[in-house]
Parts: sequence; structure tokens; C-alpha cells
Amino acid sequence: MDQPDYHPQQPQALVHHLGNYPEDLLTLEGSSISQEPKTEPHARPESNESCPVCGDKVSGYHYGLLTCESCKGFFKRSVQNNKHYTCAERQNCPMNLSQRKRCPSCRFQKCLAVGMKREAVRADRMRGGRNKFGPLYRRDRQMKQQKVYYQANTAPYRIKMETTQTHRPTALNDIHLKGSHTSVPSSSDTFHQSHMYSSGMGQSCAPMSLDCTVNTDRVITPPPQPYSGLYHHTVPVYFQEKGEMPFSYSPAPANYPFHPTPNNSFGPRSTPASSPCSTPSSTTPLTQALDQTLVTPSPATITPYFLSQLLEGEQDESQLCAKVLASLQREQANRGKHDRLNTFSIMCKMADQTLFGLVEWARNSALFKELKVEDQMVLLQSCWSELLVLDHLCRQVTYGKEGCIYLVTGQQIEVSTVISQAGTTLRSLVSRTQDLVSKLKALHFDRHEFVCLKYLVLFNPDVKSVQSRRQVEQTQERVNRALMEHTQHSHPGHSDKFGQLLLRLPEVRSISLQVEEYLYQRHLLGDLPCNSLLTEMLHTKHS
DNA sequence: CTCTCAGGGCCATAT
DNA sequence: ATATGGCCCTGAGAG
Repeated sequence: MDQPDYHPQQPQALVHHLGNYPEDLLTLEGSSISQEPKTEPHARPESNESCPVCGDKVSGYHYGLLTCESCKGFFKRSVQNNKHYTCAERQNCPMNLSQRKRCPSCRFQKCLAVGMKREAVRADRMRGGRNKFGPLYRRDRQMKQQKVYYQANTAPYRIKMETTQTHRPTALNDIHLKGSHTSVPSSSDTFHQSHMYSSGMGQSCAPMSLDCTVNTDRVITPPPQPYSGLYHHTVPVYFQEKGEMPFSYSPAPANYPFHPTPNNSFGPRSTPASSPCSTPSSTTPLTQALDQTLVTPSPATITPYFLSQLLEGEQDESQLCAKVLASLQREQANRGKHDRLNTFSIMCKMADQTLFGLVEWARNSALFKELKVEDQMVLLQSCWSELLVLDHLCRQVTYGKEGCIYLVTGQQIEVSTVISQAGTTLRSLVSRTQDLVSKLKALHFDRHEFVCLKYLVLFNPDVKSVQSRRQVEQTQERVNRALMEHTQHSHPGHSDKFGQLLLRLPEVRSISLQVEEYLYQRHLLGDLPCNSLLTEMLHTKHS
């Protein structure tokens, strides 16, 4: 068997998430009229595109994305007839126009990997009509049109920016996670283990042994990166979590783990960035700064202040690292010798803890606290995976070495090893993510911009059932403007950086959707650890 | 109301 | 015999 059974999903939550890019990301609010993309009503940005599965000419949007007619038909038949293909090779058959017929297994896996959606194939086989992905297609078109516009107007810059990352080929049979520092981990490490696990969407694949080694006594040292401010502490390794979790691990009665305290607050907690819970009409240094950015065209003085306020809410990477390590240690300590977490579970735990951190970040944000609890919930439900992807991207840009993936624990993993040994889906995810990292590195993506993108993703007024839509919209517009002013001010010679950054968001979203789909498939196979925030979030989307 | 366009069906062709 | 893929039909939703 090389694909999981088809599980028709309730469309509501999915549509909700797939939905919408904020309008101001499309219109580049704040830029001059002449910079707006001029799109002809009948311009079809997809007309020259090639199918992401086989490279053939696309014929339109099919089952979630632009594909060719043949892959459309193939995907439809595969889902309708509940086909179970088997690859005679190693599940990495080449997929192009001439070879797409050779291996239906790899073809179907690639269809899923690039984002074709089973749930778009109608169970009732009803013909005609519009499907639930209409808004997604519309937005995607708009983004593509804008991209065409930018490509036409930024060619001189793009020549410099579009450097491609080269992956060093290795002959390693194992994936070795390495500490980011020079000291060699001791053999008595808590997590020293070797595991076999399958990756990819349910297909069997070449076994991957993984040596996951963590030096528990390490002290994080500042890497030679431009953001040395992140690593200014010596980390207490055995960082104890307080019982103050934003999400409950007990079975959630309302099918959602978000348990804020009343009055738009999440309990007594203070951070430098957050004033006590405020109402939309109250004024804080932050909201004052926000108001000023709206009315005062003085980026040199206001935007840096506003951005520094936003930055203050950022988690210290070293603390997050210590927290995740401590959590993993506790988990392993509670398990028997033969009951150790496997590699995939460890990765999930890391993602889970990172997600906790992101939820904490959001709830500590003064801007976010001003929203109704219901809105906070739906916004986080909508964008959690995008935040995770953004967080990962920033970590790679900031600390990642060429050809390595930098984990939240400070360990590193060879990209080429993952690429060569992972299943189709994971390989696609890693490859797409690394491409994005390269682009962001070329853009000299900085912390301020990262924070802005996080806010732009979080404050998405197009999320269905947001009540205070205007408030969300205004915040997004403010952050959007701050981002624009920051890029113009900090990179005056690179007038298009703002646009280039926004153009990365559709790919972030696309990757995050693929991550969700991948995790959900693994979850259905029973691979995901139970009682995690990750699974709660996945359930919320798929329930 | 008309038009658009994405999903489904048909069927000649390929394997 | 079965799979593929090009073409056409259908009909919900947008305008």
C-alpha cells in the first residue's frame, strides 16, 4: 500500500483556512499608484505555467492548484476509484511529460505533494458548479498577477537576488543531528538513540536511521550571525515550565484547546512588550506608536519605535531552545528504555513546543490582546501552521548553515541527507522550504521583517467568522505600512524589498498547507504523539 | 439575468 | 483489458 485510505473531510474548516490573503497584501497599501499592478481583466497568469506534477501545460485550476488536463484526470480517477498504487522502484521515479505514465504511484504521491486535494474530488460525483476553493483560486490568481508585475519591474534586482542554493551530495546512510556548537556531545546523552522510521505520506520508504543526540549540558554560544542580540544569555538548561499553559492537554470539551481566561486576558503574566490587558480604546506606548504610524509620515522616527515595540515581544531563541530541550528530556525520562520516542515523534514534540511558544507570543502581544477571545481563537486556528513555517524560516536564515537544517534545539541536520532519504512529501517540503530560505537570505531578511510577516499572517481579516474584522484589518494595515517603511529605510537601495517579502507569503502559506496535510496523514496512520497542541490544531481543522 | 470556470463524463487512443 | 488524456457538458457562484 502506498497511500492512505481516502478520508473525506468536512469542508468547513479547510475552506476557512485555505481562504484568503489579506487585501492589503495584494494592493500593497501605502505604495504609490504607479506601483500598483495593472492587471488586465482577462489576463491569465497561469496560461504559460507548467504543471507542478509533470511539467505539461496547465489547463486551469484543478483540485486545489494549477495543473494540466492529464494530471487532473489522473488525480480524479485515482481518488474516485480509490486506487492504491505501488511503486516498483524507490518511490522517487522521475516525473515529467514523457515519464508520467510509468509510475502511477509516484505520480499520485507527487499530486498530493504539490498540494492537490482529495477532498476537492466530489464524493457525490455531481457535475458543474463552483467548488469550495473558489476564494483560494481567486487569491492565487491575484498573487500570481502581482508576481508577474514585480518580475517585470524588478529585473535588475532579481538578477542579484535569485541565487540558488546548492546541496552538497553526501553518501551518508544516516541522518546525523549535530549540535550547533563545536563540542562533541557526550555518549551519555539522554537522547542518544537510533531509530528507523518511514517518512512520506504513508508510503513505505527506505529506512532512515537517525542519531538524535543532544548535549544536555551545553551552553549556547553566540553564532557569528548579524542578530547576536538573540544570544545574550547563558541558558539555564533545566528550565521549568509553569503550569500556565495557554492550551490544555486534557481532553478539550469544545474540541478546541484554547482556554483563555475571561476579559480578553490569559491570566497574570507580564512581558516587556505587553501592558496590562487593554481595550481597543485604551492607549499604551504601543498603540500610541501605532496611531502615530498611521498619521505621521516619518518613518525615520516612528517606525523604528513601533517595530522595536513589536520586537520586544519576541521570544528569546536560547530560552525557547532550553525549554524545548527540557521538555524532551522530561518526556524521555518518563519513558522506559525500550519506549523511547522515535525520530518523527521527537520532531513533532519540537514542533509542538515551538507552537506553544508561538501561541504565547501571540497572547502576550498587546495588539492581539485587544481582540475578542473568539477572534483570537479563530485567527490562531487559521494561521498556526504558517507561523510555524515562518518561525522555521527565520531560524534557518538567522542560524542555518548552508546545506543544513537548524532545529529549534540547536541541532543541525544535513539537507542532502534528508532529501536523499525522505519520502516524496517530506522531500518536497524540505526542498521547497530550503528554496525559500535561499530567497530570504538573498533578500537579507531581518528580524524586524520577520516579526512584521508574523503579524501580517496572524492579523488576517479575511479569516472566516472574525468578528472585529475592521480592527484586525487596521492592525494589519499598520504593520504592513511599518514593514514597507522599514524596508525602504533600512534598504534604501533596494526599493523592491517590501514587495519581494510579500511575494514570499503565498509560498509560506502553500508550504504550511502541505505541512498540515502531511501531518494529518501521519496522524491518521497513528504516527503523531497524542495529546499535543499540534494534533489538537490538526483536529480543529479537520473536524 | 449572463458569464465564468472547475469538476465530471465520454470516448478515441495508448499501453 | 485497462489506463490515459483531450474535449465537452454541467451548474454554482460571481458580477
